[in-house]
Amino acid sequence: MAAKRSGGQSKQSERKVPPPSGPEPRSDQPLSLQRIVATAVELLDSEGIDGLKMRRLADRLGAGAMSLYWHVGSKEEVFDLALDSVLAYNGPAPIDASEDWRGEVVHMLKDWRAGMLRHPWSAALLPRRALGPNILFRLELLSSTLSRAGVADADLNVAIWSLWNYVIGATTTRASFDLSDDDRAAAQQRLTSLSEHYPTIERSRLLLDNDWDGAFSKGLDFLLDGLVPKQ
Amino acid sequence: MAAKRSGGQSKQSERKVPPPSGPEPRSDQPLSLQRIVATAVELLDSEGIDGLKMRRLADRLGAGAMSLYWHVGSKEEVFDLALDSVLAYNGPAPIDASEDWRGEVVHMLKDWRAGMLRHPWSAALLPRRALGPNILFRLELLSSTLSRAGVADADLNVAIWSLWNYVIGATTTRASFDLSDDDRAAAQQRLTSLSEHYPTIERSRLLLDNDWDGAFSKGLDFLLDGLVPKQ
DNA sequence: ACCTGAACACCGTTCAAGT
DNA sequence: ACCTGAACACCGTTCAAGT
Repeated sequence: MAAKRSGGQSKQSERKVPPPSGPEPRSDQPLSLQRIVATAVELLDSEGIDGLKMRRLADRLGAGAMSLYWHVGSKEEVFDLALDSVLAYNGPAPIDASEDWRGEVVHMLKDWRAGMLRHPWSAALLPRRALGPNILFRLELLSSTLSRAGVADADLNVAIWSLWNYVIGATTTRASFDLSDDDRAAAQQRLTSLSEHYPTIERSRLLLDNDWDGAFSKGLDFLLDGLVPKQ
Repeated sequence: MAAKRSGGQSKQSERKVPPPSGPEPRSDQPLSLQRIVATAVELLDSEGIDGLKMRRLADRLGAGAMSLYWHVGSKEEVFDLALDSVLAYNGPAPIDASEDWRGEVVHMLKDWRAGMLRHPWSAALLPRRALGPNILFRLELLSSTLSRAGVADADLNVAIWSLWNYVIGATTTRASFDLSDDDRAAAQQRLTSLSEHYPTIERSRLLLDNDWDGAFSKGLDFLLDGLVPKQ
């Protein structure tokens, strides 16, 4: 009878975003795309990608189960909209005059990764869907900054894809390791017990080092070293 | 009775497995984990990740719908086993004496990527699951090769993760672009129509260049340049 | 030991119908 | 224009039961 797993929300919902400035979310508020998407993000944050069910989403909105289908074509569309809404870039656009292109690139990529880690379901979704305007804006910003840094047009494509790949790979991996503490502990234990077969992995402490942020930064530095050699 | 969408198999099933000939499942061969996993891979290859249903899998095996549950605990376990079975490394182990560490690394990573692209559902699955023995073996091989190349133990962790991230990101992205020609064409059209807002992306031909293999190689070269600077 | 059908508790979505 | 409940066609899994 009581809510099944309503306790799970405590982690991330510290945010006090009551949509832009509107009144409090009440159950008799009319439905709208905005409210649907915002609530979908909340639900995804607290219940994970498999936790988004149309019926549950409608429930949270205080609406009848099928009301959503007037505003939205399908569940897939909800995913697309939720994903895009989470990728908005609010940081400062790089200044054309700035000489610190590298600092700007690092900042943009860290911000991108941090945003996705705040919504751990988003990273795995991103490479599977058409690119929305928010992520395209981020790619455009990245491209123009790299271009100013001296990357030739002919290399720009490869440079962008390399950074994209690195960020997507790092973030999906990190997010999934984050999901289940139990699974992770079990995996580590299992690995340690097998580690005689994997001596080099053991030596490098591959799965034992928890400094994900540091590893991301260092790897990114190496990649940028390769993409735009220091001279 | 008749197969629903058996036409979808034409792409990848060049393999000469005799079973898939008649609409009605063949023999009264006994069920086994091996057969279940092999058939699951077939099904995933032809129908995609959402196409794997326990009932359909049992059907293809000529078994009653619920028989699988004696061999397997859950659908999740089928995913884990199918994924691991696809990641086996058959290539030559690197020779300790070889000086061409870089060629070996490139070969191992290309082989890894190619294997996953042969089973387009696998890349997205990999970062979400515990690491199985086959992928651990690949990581161990990679680690020891990099170690011989002169990467310090303190940097090995970052180096492996960077390469992991790059391969995972590149492969999930490429595999998803491969899935639906229609979606892709639509996305490109949409992008072109919006391209006035994204001049640098347009200039770099970011989404128009189809040379995925070349882009993967070049980006990997840049990354390796950064990880192990030429001297 | 191995396999099975019936049954349960779901889900996304269609549809005719309400206001 | 906006919302709704009933209903359909699924799906993973449990279970008591068969051989």
